[in-house]
Amino acid sequence: MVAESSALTRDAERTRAEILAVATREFADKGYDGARVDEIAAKTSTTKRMLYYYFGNKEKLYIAVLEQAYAGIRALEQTLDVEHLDPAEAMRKLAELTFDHHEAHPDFIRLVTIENIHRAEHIARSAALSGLANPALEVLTRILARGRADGRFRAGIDPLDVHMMISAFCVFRTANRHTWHAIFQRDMLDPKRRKHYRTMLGDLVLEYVTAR
Amino acid sequence: MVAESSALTRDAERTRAEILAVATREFADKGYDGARVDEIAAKTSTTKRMLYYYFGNKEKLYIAVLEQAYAGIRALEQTLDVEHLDPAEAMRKLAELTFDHHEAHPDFIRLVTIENIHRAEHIARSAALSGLANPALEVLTRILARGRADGRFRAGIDPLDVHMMISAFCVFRTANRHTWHAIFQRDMLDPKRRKHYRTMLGDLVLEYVTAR
Amino acid sequence: MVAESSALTRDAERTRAEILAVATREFADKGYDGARVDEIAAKTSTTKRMLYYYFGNKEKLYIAVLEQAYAGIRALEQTLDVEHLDPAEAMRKLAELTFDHHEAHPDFIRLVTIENIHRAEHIARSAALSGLANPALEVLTRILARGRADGRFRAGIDPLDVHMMISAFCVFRTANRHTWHAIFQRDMLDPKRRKHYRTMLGDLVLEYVTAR
Amino acid sequence: MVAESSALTRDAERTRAEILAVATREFADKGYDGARVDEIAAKTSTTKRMLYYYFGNKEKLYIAVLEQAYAGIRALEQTLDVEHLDPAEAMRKLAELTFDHHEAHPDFIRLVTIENIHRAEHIARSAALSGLANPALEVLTRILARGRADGRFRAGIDPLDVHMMISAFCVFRTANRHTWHAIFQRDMLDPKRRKHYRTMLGDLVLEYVTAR
DNA sequence: TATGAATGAGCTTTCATTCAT
DNA sequence: AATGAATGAAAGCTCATTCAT
Repeated sequence: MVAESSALTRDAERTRAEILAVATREFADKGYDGARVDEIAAKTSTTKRMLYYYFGNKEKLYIAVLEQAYAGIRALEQTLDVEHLDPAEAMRKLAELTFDHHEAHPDFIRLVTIENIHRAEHIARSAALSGLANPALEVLTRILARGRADGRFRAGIDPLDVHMMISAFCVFRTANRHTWHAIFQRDMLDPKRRKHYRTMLGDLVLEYVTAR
Repeated sequence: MVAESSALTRDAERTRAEILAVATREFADKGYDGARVDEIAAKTSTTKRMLYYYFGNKEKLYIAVLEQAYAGIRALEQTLDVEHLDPAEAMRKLAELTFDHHEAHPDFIRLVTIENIHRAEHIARSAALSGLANPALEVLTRILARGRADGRFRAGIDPLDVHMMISAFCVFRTANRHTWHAIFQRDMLDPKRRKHYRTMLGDLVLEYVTAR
Repeated sequence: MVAESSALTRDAERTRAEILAVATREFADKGYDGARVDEIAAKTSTTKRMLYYYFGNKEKLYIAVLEQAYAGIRALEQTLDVEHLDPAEAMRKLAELTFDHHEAHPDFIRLVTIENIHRAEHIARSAALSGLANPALEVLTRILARGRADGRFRAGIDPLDVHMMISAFCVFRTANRHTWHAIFQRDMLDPKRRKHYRTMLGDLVLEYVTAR
Repeated sequence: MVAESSALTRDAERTRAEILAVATREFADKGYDGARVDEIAAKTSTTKRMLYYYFGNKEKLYIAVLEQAYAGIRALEQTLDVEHLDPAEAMRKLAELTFDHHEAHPDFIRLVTIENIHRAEHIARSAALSGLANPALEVLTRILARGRADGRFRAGIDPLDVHMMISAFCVFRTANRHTWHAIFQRDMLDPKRRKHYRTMLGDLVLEYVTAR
């Protein structure tokens, strides 16, 4: 009984998870308005009805997608381990790992971009999303403190400014890839340029925080 | 007859321009899929039928919006005048003016963001948009050359990398404003922080191009 | 041009009127929730889309039906002509004509019944319906005044009470016909009983208003 | 075992009764088509599945509601005790008690009204409902006989006509309350008018049955 | 050049019901 | 006796577009 019951439960969770995975792809691919409930359902092994059964409506499904996407990124950021490095090395490493994360999760960047087009109204509606802790920022804050303590970094640096600078660089490369390519005929995600951009970001960050 | 005809023509142009202006606002506001042909028409002094008469369909209207938006920004960039300054001053000035342009045209940034969500497929379909000259980049290229010539700037700097860095910073501040605020409770467009960010951008750029 | 334009106009009105007629039948037949937009459309010579084009949504269509139904009844009541009769004859005549009106318009009674099940919320939402003049009540008021003036009728009779009594009798006969028949095996609308009920109503009314 | 079984049975009956009570409220409130199986279940302490387990489907549940509602009213009518009064007093008393019953059970009147909108098709489908004895009518029949015997009442009065007249008056006051209020701004159920209407009904009935 | 009326296709959502245990 | 998960069918509604003049 228990086994069967948990089998049922597991199936329900599996169904839910499958819908969420497909929806993530669709919303990231087409945007909130462009995504079709019918198409999400069709790419699922269940029916459209199940989607409403589990998530209520299109918007709630989208919010669930956002929540899971942010949770995934936060979990990834939890694994950042640069405390054993000296501040400068740690700072470069953090920038590079952030760079890697962004490159590895273009769908997440698309979802964030889409959510910005909607003025973050769905995040505002989600208890799970507003005011979420940010591991990367916390790590960064500690590195800056260490660098300031040993005199290598400047005083008065706002961790959030550094985080913004890193994010801007990483996000732009992915988020604006297509217009950039259309206009400058350069693919910012070309693997051949990857190392160059990664180093460039580290350089920028270190130049910004280093004391002169 | 001629007078009346040209009057008609002028009216026609006025109607066209009005539709384009309204459509720009709507597409920037709601995205391509979120914008409604009915609503664009309703906010116009003409009818929906005219919209089809002048632009053919929703997509062509959207492309016309994009074309006009890019043309406007290019025209603005044409007015950049920093050739009389020394390279470092010119570089900072260029960064700051670009910063100002972005801040002054949030709708343009939204349109570009939206177009990226659509993988720039509409730009690709527009002869007027693919391979457009980029005044800002040309100015930047000349400044780098002057700076390199007098030994103040490093060798081997790719103008497009500098342009990307500036764009990333400026675009991110506007494009990701809403999620940033939802998560960090900080408004990147807060007028009180404007000067700080503007200076920060100039610093970053100069540090990057300056020879050590 | 004018002729053609008015032909168009007339067609539009004809379409609107047809939808309204079919909708009246369906709503009266099945109730608000039981009626189906698809079915109303199917019984029309146009499509479902037109129904939304002209009326906006199901509820607005239903309100339009109610408005037209009440307007029709009011128009009918306008034709009441009993002023030339002496008060007692006029009173009986009014009761009988009201009786006839109700019998002739069972759909109207059904619509009113349905609207009462919905607590008259749609009437409340209609500017055209709240606070509508009531010809029958006005006629009744004048008859009572005449009868009181010549001493035949009692003093202190509230016209609205008499109207209520008449309405209750006439409405009940139609509105509760089916449960009455199921329980008492008597059809209150049986033509053979028609004259009996009609006279009974006149008697009741006259007994109520006559001075003793 | 037996104890548990009967406990279970008692629980089962309690569950059944609870569902029925909730369903009565929902059907009376929203009508047959407007009521939602999901909502009835949600307002219950059990699940939707139980509702199907006990009643089969929505229609059978609705019929069970009707049956219980009529049974309750019949039981109430069984308590009518006017045989000890003289015919005229008994007649007025019967009218007044009927008036009170209707006022005390608006949900029953709503259910009857709803059932009439459905042309009593569900009553027809219920063995328990078609051809049910009617205590009030039986009492009324006996009063009329007594009144006729002592010469106070007219000959040839059909008991069912008197019952209809009483019912019409009482039902209308509740059933048509909302449209009446919307159109005449008068609440027929206003407690301040209660006594007036109650007396008016008694007067009407007595005037109708009394010999001249 | 201009336009009010019309529309097919497809959208999101809801409903009563049943399956599998 | 009891139940959580699942569902087919159909509901109300919206969309970009075109017809007819």
